Amino acid sequence: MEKLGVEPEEEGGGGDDEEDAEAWAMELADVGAAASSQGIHDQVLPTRNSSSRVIVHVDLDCFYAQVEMISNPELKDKPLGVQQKYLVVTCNYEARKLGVKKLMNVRDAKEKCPQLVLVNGEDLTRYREMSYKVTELLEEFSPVVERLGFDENFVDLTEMVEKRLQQLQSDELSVMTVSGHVYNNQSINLHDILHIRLLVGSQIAAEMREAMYNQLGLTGCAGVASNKLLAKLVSGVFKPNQQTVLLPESCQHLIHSLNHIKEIPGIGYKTAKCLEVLGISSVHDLQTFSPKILEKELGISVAQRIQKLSFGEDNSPVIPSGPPQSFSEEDSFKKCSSEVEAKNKIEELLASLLNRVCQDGRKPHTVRLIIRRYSSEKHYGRESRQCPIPSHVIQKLGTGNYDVMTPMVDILMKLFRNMVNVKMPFHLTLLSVCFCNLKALNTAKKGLIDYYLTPSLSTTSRSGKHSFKMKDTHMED
DNA sequence: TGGGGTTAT
DNA sequence: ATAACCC
Repeated sequence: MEKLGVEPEEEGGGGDDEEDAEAWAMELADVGAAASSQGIHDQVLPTRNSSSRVIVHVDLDCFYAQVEMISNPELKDKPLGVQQKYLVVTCNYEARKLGVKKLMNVRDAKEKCPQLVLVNGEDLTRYREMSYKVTELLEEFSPVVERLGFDENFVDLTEMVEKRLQQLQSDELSVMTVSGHVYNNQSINLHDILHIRLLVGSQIAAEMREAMYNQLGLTGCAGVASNKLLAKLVSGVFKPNQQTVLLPESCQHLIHSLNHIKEIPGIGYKTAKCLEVLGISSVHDLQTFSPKILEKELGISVAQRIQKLSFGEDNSPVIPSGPPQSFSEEDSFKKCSSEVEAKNKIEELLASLLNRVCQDGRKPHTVRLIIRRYSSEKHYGRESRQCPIPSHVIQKLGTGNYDVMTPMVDILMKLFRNMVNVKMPFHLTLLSVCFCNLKALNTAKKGLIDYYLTPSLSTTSRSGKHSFKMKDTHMED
């Protein structure tokens, strides 16, 4: 058997990938017809072009509320809100029908919907656990899964789709059907290899949602498209518990369906404000704005990235998240103004964190304390101090026996006094403790040597011999 | 605006 | 250490 297609091309050759992909689609336009007589195995697949990826975005429906309804089925047919402090952070669809919105004030929500049942969702433990079960389930389909928050995942299905196409019998092609909605009601062309790939992606997405429901009892949406941006945008088109696939011809329709550039993931509050000053508010405004001026205002990196986003272009890969890079616990409050108060809150946060870190098995090598000071009208103001965790404390972390609380609290209070002058009046509204710089450890010798010792060729050593010197480490007192 | 997360500078 | 982004 002989392959009909080309080998994967070197990337970054200067040409536009999207155009290459379309050219390929044209060349292969009749491959489906050819397949009917010979089988499509070797003909369809060599289209391994970087722009013909198949990406799915999976987005759970009102995740916290779903977890609460699973915990307590009595809540299932009632309007339910999940509360953190004075906010309803999310709610089920019963509540939404009655006018409750995400991030609504509790008072406004109760006013709109007096029958609203509220549960406290400040402890994220069960949400976090269920979130990782979802990611692990998706990783069973394909290992390339990127988490986005607790309730969204991207999966790169490109290879899986390719394998399925290789398994396809020639007579199966003509009866293949898409699963779920097709964006913009576009009709599928079974002679177009890009359509075929996305169609197979939609079938895998349906299997993922089925597995989530059968194994975990969770419902959610999925969007299938050729990149992360588009997959994410299209996943929200049909909203609870449905899925949508975007075909390339409807890409411009999708991005122009956005009413404002702030709806493009990647354009956040700050960038949107900056663009507003430049008179840019619609997707079309951004598409047609001078790239040079944009680069001057936002820097070349942001400018080029968001302008590509405005055309629906996004070459960012799906990056496997793996285990978390950090663990943190925070608490917000109206007022904390004494050192004793702060110490008590920090001890609470730390106790929970130590349990989590113990469960994880890896060891954090850095600890950070974050505060928010009361200040009228400063939208974002957090300060932090961090330091290495002394090695003798790290060693004790896994073992529940020895008291690790005492030395950790001592360290955190030093960080606290480094940030807050406790001899002066202060007013904090948030405390957070974060463990990061996690290491697998038990790689004992080599890992430690690699970290603390660094080869030096510059000294008196003779050819081929290394000498070592200590890396600078800044152990605070 | 909560209680989390990530990466880039 | 901060600032931006995401949920």
